[in-house]
Amino acid sequence: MEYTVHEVSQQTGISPYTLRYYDKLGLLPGIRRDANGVRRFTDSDLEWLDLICCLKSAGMPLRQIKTFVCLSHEGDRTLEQRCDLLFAHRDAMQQEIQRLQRLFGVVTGKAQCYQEQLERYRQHGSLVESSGYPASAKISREDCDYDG
Amino acid sequence: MEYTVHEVSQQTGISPYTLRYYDKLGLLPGIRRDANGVRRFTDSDLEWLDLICCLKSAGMPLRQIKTFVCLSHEGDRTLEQRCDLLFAHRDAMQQEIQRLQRLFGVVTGKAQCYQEQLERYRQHGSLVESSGYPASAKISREDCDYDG
DNA sequence: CCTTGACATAGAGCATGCTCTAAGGTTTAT
DNA sequence: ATAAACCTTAGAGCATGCTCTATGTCAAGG
Repeated sequence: MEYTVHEVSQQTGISPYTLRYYDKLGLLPGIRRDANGVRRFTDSDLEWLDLICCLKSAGMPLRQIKTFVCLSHEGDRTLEQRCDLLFAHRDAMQQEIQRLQRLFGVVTGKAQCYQEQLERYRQHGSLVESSGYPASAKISREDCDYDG
Repeated sequence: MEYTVHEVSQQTGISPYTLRYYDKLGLLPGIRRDANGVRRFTDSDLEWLDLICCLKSAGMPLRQIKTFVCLSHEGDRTLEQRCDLLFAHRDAMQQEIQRLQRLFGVVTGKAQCYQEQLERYRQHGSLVESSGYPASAKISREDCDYDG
């Protein structure tokens, strides 16, 4: 089976604009064109697209995805590089997940502080302390290396 | 104590450009200016900045941070809205963390497939199967709702 | 007095990832 | 044959979040 950009768009939910954009960037490896220059996606192309979406959704920049795709086109001798690339991104993801988990704790803490203030406010009609400002939702400095 | 943009920059690692940009966007609540119009950050301003960085690092867009800051400026009666905003973002973070964890599994699976191929390649000098392409690193469709 | 240096602003530029418009070609139906 | 309905491309535009440049003001030091 072969598909046009619009058919692929309907199957994948990716806009035709985006599909052409990916093709222009070189993310889509050698899509066949018919006599009129119209793209004809194969099932294999769809599998590539699937990998691309997976990596993109996993936070890999398009440029790096392109690197991966280009390496793949060079054949088996680039297997190691591609493998390294995937594992490196996997590690980056782990770091990012841990960073977000840390921040999740921080934000939760701040939210709870605000909630406690809100409850005091509701009970007393106004806050005993003078503000709902950051200081009162403060957390220790050590928890604040937000981008670590 | 009061600080200039450059002093704040050195303390926080945020560039003076960015600090002025945040101020221009209205993220920094009423920084004092001296007679010459020079910004004088107070410790309280630094606490606000800290909260802003926390939220930004937690993935909140600047626009939403601005909303939060503006609400704070309206006083105690916006406590509930601010509380809701924080908890909503907390929930969004949880979704995002779960999404990344799912994808972490997917990427790990793909990486391992490539590694196995690489090992076969090293043992045999070439691959028995014809490609290192996505199909061979394929995973079931159900795992592929990348942005869910 | 005048240069140096730190501050200010407005606005341009850049990177990423789309999203759309304009202009044009081909096929199909009336 | 002419309009509709597709496709194509190049390139402009948009959103986010900076980053920098150009231009100017002001205060202190030689």
